Amino acid sequence: MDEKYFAKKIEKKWQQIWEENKVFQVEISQEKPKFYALEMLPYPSGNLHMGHVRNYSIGDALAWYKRLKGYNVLHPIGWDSFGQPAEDAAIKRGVRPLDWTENNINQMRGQLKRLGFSYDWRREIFAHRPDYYKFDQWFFLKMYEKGLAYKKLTQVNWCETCKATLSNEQASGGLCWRCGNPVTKKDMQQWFLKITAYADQLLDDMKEIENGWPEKVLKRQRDWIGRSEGAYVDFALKENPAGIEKVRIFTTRIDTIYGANAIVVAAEHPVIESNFEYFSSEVKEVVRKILAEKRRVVDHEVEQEKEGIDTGLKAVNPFSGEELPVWVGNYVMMEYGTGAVMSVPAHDERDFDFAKKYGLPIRQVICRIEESTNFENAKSQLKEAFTDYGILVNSGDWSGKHSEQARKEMTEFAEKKGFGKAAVTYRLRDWGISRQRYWGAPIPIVYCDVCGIVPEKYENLPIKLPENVEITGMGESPLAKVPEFVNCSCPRCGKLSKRETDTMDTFVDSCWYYFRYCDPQNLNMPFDPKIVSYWTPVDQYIGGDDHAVMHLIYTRFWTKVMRDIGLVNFNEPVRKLLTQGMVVGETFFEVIPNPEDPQGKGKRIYYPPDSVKVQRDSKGKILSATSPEGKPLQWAIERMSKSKGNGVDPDEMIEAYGADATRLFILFAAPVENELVWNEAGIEGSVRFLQRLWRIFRKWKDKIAEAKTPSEQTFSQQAKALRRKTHQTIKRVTENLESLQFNTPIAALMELLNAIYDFKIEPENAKESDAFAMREALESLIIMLTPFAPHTAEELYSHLVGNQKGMLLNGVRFPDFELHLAKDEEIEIPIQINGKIRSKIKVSAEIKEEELKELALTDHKIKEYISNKEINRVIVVPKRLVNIVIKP
RNA sequence: GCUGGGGUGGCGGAACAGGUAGACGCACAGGACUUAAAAUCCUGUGGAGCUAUGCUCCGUGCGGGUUCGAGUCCCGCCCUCAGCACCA
Repeated sequence: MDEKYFAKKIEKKWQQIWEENKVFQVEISQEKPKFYALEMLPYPSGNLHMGHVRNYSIGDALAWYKRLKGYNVLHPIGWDSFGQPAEDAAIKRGVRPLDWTENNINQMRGQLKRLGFSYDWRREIFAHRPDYYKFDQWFFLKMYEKGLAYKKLTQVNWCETCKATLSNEQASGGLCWRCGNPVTKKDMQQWFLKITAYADQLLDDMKEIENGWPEKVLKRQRDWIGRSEGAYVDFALKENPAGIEKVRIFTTRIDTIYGANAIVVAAEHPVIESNFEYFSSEVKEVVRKILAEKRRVVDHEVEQEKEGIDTGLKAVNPFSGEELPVWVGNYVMMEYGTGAVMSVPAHDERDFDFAKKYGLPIRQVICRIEESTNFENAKSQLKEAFTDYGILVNSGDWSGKHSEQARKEMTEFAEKKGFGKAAVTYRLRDWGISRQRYWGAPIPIVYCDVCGIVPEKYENLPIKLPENVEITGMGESPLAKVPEFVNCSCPRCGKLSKRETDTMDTFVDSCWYYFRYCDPQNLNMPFDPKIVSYWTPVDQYIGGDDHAVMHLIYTRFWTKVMRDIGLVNFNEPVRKLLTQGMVVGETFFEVIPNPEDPQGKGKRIYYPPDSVKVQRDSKGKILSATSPEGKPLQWAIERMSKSKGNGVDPDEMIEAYGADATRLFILFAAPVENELVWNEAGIEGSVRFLQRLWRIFRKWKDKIAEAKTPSEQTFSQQAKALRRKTHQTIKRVTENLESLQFNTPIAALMELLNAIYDFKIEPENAKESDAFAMREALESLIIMLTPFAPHTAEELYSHLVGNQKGMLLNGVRFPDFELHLAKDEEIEIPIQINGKIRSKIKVSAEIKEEELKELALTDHKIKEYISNKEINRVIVVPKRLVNIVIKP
């Protein structure tokens, strides 16, 4: 055993042993309970960053812990390797997306291996390889068959200069990332998946996972789905040139319908489109302006001024018979509800603003319960919209009813009379999966002049991406420029046809990858349902909370579809979810404003922190920052990323401190759900801890080698105290890990090591019982350290047992604690007078309540306080404290 | 604006179920070892005060409340982070 702790040497050694012994390779086994530990798979951007290290350190700690607890642990990894950055690299540097991606994967796999994560590498999956995306296409066809995949017209970000569609990131700040010109919106036919068909299930099934998922994630998903119950009401349209009979509106507040002063429709509404040519030039002008505004890409930071105009059309309120003007308004969205609303300014903030601006009448029809008996309309000038429920007034026969009851009854009434019905709408939209990009799974659809839209045959999958494609970032989709790809024969009639050139959103790949891990080589199916039924659902999923909504809702949706086609037999794929906080660092940037949207955030140009001159105050707060050229810069604390230049390279950490120390520190530094501001200074403490353990182990190694069982029944006070600390630590670490805390168990291990250092008997003088206590302490500590610093733990353990098989092949189990050994014999009890601590006494842990009270009252310090005072009460909390309440 | 988290030493953070606030680590200071430095080991470290080997007072964002007792529970503020933002 080396005198010193050489991290790199032992890390390399154990990584090799693990690989040779295949200790992390798992198969289905009925002998052990299974545990599926899953971390979100990385995008191969080039290098790991500290956020990855954190994510995978958590997952690896859990996987190790469960293995040591006797579980059959599936712990895989793979690559989310389709996506835009590969194309950006192709444009900027002329590398092929495939080469760029594979190189990055090789680089990052090397980093993962150097960190020593315990993956079953045989199960590694690659989203960009045909054997994987074949089944993206397979799923697409299944969905198409079930009517869950369809095409519709929608808006995309469009750069007129480059003639290209842009992702939201490429259009950030409203400017094109390539040419810097303002981005507009363009209508395009795109493929959608009908996630809205599962809206209710996505909502209802949350009760199956609410115990295992963070409430904040479920809440965000609930908001994202945005279920809202209300009613449709048809307003008959008076004579209009296009001859449209009625306008259907959606409202959650049908009880306020007597307060409607207008119908407001979106500029895209059919009523507007079909009557457009008959409108006055003034109306046309406003409609055009609203439509144009909607095409601009702006930040949503600033609230848009409400605008609109009376179209001159008239509609009739079916409840009151009142004739109302039909307005067009920029605040009504065509995509939600029916694209038309009734404007009730008295009881809706937006309608209130709108009515104020255009001087429309405001009629109150709901009032507070206490006002309802003598409600005087004239006096009640509303200063703001009254949006609460209340009592109906000015509402014909419905006056006097409570909102809640009126909503129900008025909806029923509308239904009976045939001009409305109860309705539920969702904020959730169908999932647009079309991308006008190269680096994604091609959508397996063919356009035939004769047969129309034709799905590919399953036996023709995968539809492979052509490899040599010129990617410029300009013009239409890259695949459209590849004749060998585009030209094909119709799967139905065999005639020359054209292939769909859109590829799929990469969120498709990540919807089902963790099912594929279970059966990664399957050529005919995405996976064998029998195999998957052993491993899934995922027992613990770990990842960043930036995926709280999109990825996690899409994969829940995907699971329900897989259930409906018989691939799985459960509703929810993930039992427990842990969302870790981001690893962040300081960033420095200048801001380029968007001329079209001066109030927006604009575009940020980042400077690497080591190039920036920074002034700080004594506490380290930044006072000012300037670029190398002397330009003043802004600063922030943001997620670490390559593009922002604030990343820390894990390789440098491994080189300087070792993988174990890096992993240990990132778990110790903060609770996993907190944001972690990266600060390198603290990592030294982790190295020191490992070195301290190394040294004391080395000192005791020979002495404890033979002390496997206690030879004596009696232990010295020192040995007893050490054993107590050992068993207390086992208890703490176990409890902490079971509740997914990772910083506190490491602190507990540090305490145990401190206690080992406090053991004042030297090995030469140690009795066998002392050696046993020391062995118990060190052996427990080493095994408990494994989840956090596996290489170091394995190395020390190998010296303890004298073989190089490693813990798992030695059948090592996480230590169990014995409660009677963990119990303190003597405890310190504070004695309070009126809630303030005045003395402390040491007593036996088994002391009787009466005796403790007696000791407290006779304590010499306490006597001074209570002499000549009247004692009102004495509160004795067993094993905690004594509080004596006296008259002051 | 709405919703949800969160404010504890110089810093990251501990604290069972209302019961000794500040575990553990970083940083800092002092000491031992050393020709010296690093490393290591030991000690100290919330603030203020005093008649200083001890004792007193204050202290978990602010103001109130409940309680024998509040970082923890309740009410009202302030700040902060995150998500959503014309969703009818």
